Amino acid sequence: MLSTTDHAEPLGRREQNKVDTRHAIADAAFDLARSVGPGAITVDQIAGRAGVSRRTFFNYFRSAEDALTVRTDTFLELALEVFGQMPQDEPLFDSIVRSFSETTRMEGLSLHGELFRMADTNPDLLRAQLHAWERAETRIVGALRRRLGAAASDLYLSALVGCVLSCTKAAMRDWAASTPEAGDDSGKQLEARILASLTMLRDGFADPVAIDDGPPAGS
Amino acid sequence: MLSTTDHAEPLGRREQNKVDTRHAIADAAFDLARSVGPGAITVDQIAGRAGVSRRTFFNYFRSAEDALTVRTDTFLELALEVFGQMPQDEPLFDSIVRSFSETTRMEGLSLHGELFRMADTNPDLLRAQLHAWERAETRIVGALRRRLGAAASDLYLSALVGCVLSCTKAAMRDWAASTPEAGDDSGKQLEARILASLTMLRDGFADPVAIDDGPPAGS
DNA sequence: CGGGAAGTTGCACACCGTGCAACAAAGGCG
DNA sequence: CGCCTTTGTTGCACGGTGTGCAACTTCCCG
Repeated sequence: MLSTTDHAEPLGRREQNKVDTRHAIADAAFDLARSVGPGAITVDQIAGRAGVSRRTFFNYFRSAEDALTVRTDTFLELALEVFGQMPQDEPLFDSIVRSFSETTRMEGLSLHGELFRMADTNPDLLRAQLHAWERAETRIVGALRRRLGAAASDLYLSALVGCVLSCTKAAMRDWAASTPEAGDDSGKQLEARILASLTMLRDGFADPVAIDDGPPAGS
Repeated sequence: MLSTTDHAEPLGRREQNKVDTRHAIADAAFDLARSVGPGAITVDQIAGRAGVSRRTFFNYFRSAEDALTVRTDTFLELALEVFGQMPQDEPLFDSIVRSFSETTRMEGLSLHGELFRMADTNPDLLRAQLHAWERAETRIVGALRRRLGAAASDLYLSALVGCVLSCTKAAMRDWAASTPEAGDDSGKQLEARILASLTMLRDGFADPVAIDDGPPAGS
């Protein structure tokens, strides 16, 4: 199981406090959004539950919705990190598919689905999520540029990355919509969808690819 | 030249006033954003310049940034409309490419580039723009569903549309970045970029496609 | 004309986002 | 350890945002 907290760097008191506070705020925001709905939360509530002042909240996040995108950010950050560890001589698409597949094994995946569903009913949260994907796009373009060198044009790179992320997003959307209840193997189901959408992308969308959800339930 | 105002439907006084007011607000917002920067505008300023009350502004738009996405909305709406007029038996990708190509001939295209550049320096505006593309995505998925019937899965459709829009977005970004000054043929340059990115998409990003900017200057 | 439907406006109110200055905690150093 | 610097937290104030509501105006239609 991939963990988001296994960077074994010795943090000073200062750094650690900041990480903890950030975590506390993000958790408080998510809990509140779950209980009263993402549209009804206020910064005061989040700050109160996280045990910090309203002012401190704004030292960490620009808005209540931003505190809810932490999970999305770490997911995408993790995917980028995993991508960086792929062998350079592997075909590009294989690296990409494997990066996201690995990443779907991260902890707390079902909460991501919940977040996706929340965004369906709240414009501001949706915007924050879209922005998170956009930020990731920029970072990934940079990483790809380092891998591919100057051979690839800006247009090629940003179109490619945009498409890859669009496919992943579509996979997550479809997964979130079709698995409202988190099952044991929801990770597998997401993985299958990501594989399917990225395969369609590689084939230029000539044909739809069926989703292989693994062995039927009960076998 | 495509126009956004040639729907020859006889509007009543009520409808016409609303259209005019909406237009006035959008123009006021854009003018202000140009002069003082998109981050420095207030709703009061926009409302004042448009000749309506602050309260009325919020009857039309949810935020100052939303008033700036009208151009993006009409661009995408127009593309969808054009797409609807393509022959049903034409290959899908050809229809898509032609739809956007036609749409680049719309009026006031250079202002779109300006808007893209504004979004680079203003997170809220960027979010509003991303949201506009997202809304269009939903509408286009619906239109495609009607064209393709039940044969296509949800995942196929949303991945495809997401990719097409990502490519278009990448083309506009590249175009906006590379043509800070609006030239006579900036429409041609955008068209070439859209064609290139969508061609790469059709070929599964196997190879970068060069941008054909037309005959070199001076010929 | 007259009355109902639709739209605009001012007002009040809660909430947002930020500069600022006072305060507290952490880290470095002799 | 004591002192000082650096970094982070907090309260406060202030202007801006977004919305429910009720009064008012404009439009439409019989």
